[in-house]
Amino acid sequence: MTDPANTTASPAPKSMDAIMALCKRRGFIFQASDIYGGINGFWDYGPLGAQLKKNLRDAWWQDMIMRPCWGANGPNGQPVRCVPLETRIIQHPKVWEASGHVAGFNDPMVDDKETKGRFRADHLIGAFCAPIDAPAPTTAGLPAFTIVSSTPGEAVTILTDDKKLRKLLGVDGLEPVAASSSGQALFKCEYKGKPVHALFAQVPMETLKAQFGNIPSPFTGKPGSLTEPRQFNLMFKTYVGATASQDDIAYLRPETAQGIFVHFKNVADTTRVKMPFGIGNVGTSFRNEVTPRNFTFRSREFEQMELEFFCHPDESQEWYKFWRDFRMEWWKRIGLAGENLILREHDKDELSHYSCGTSDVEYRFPFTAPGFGELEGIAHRGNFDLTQHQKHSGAKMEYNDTERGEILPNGGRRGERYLPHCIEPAAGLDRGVLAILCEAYTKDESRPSPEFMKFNPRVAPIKAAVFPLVGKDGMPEVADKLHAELSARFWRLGAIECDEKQTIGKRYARMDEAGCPFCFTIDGDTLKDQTVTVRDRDTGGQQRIGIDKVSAFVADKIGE
RNA sequence: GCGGGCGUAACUCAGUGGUAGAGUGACAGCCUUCCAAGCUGUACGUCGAGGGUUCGAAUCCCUUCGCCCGCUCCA
Repeated sequence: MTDPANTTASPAPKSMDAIMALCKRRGFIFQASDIYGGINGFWDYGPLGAQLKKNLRDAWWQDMIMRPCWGANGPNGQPVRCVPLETRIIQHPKVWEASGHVAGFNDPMVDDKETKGRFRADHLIGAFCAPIDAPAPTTAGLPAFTIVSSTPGEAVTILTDDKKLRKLLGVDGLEPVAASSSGQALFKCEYKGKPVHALFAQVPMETLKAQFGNIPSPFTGKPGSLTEPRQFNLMFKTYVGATASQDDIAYLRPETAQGIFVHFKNVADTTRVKMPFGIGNVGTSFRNEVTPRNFTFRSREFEQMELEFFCHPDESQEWYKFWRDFRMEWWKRIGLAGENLILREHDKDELSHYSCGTSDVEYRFPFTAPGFGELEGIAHRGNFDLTQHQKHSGAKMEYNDTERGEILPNGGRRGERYLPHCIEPAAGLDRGVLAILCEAYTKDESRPSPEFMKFNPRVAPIKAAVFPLVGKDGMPEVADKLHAELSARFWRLGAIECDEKQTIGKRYARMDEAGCPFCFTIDGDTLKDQTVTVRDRDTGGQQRIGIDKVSAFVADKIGE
């Protein structure tokens, strides 16, 4: 989330409690496993929420895959080309090794609070020292100093090669005493000027857990700044097959993107797509969040809409900017048009080591205000992922671009082989829904219906409602007919409601809370002149149109 | 992970040791020709869960689950 310091003056934040109450009351969002007391970090969608979410997902699919960027040309002057893909939640475990997810976050990690350095707890090699004439040291006590390394032997090598580090830690003159056994290495050296025996070995986990406050930091040599080893099990573990042994461990994906990289060649080889092109994947992902918080914002199960757009390295910067700008426009057009939406370019020190540009589309949620929360990240990932998968799988990921290379005598091109670069607009579907709910929620005490949901008609779960003003004089029959006509035409996009119960004001109010943009009312005049009133949700205003024009009116408003 | 707050009807909440309540909403009927209007009626509760104290617990104690807030964390 963004530091609130550099934000513009914000309007009074909406009450998250009120939004959550409405979500429950009207069936947008329920707590998962509600009758059992709920389960931390999981939320379900009710009837209106499920349709709202589907409409947002469909909008992404349409505007990113089927007709990318509303039919606009890309920076190369050509229409943008994208194809869909659907990959599994469970992938081969090696996929997550290649992507870096397993290595980075499946081990207990220790942080150094002073330097912000982080390392795997089992990579902390300690030097256990004892005076030269005393019995040989063991790993029972506290290490005199520590080094981050995967093996004791490597730790000694690091020390030997790094004069600066030796000085920092106060050690010098390393000489092996005995051949290193597995997991340990005994050396003679000077520590803070005194000759000692130093046993290099992994700091036992029990020692680290109990004494983390007294163990010297590998970055400063001083104790007191290390944190307790903490398990970052952000990957959901499961077992494939019925035996559930260690060999059968698999993970639920933490992102959909890797499925795309895995199939990059398959798609390129089978669909006649030509560089540049994108592959989109929508699906559920899982992260064992440390702290699920803020309604659905940080859920443990969530849905992503990810596009990986592949292009020639030379064109990657232009495409990065293109996607970044388009994605911002897209969210605006979907209904987040106000000043609560910002595009934020990451600072250099925020970037991953392989990325040469990342932006976030961020929304000012009531619970982040005056700061912002991430809706989507647009990252220039270079060729990092394809390189990783090429390395780990052994499969060749190079693309043969037949539109590049020198011109041959026959007029064709020689072709150029390269690893494409990749631009990744990765959006959170559930976060998008939440942002839309927050943006749509409006409170206006001066209205007969003070609370209402100002959904963009394209995503509104209920597209229109038809009411007979009163339940007699043939009005219900006319309403039923109009309702049937609208349903037949628009059922693919959302619900068309028909309601003759209660007073008209109550029915309008009900639709306002559900975010239905238009209500059509059959009244006495309808029977005489074949017109109905259209009541606008946001203004409460009315106009009369011919009953035969209603369908076209709706189609126009919902952008069909 | 730490600290604070909360949990009673679909929603908002009252009830602090003695028969579980109100408003709103929902539903049915009447009425009603455009904005939660009116009248009548109906339904809706494991008082978050488990245990303890007590003659008796929504209420006191312990445990636990969930949500919210603040720190922390967030590849």
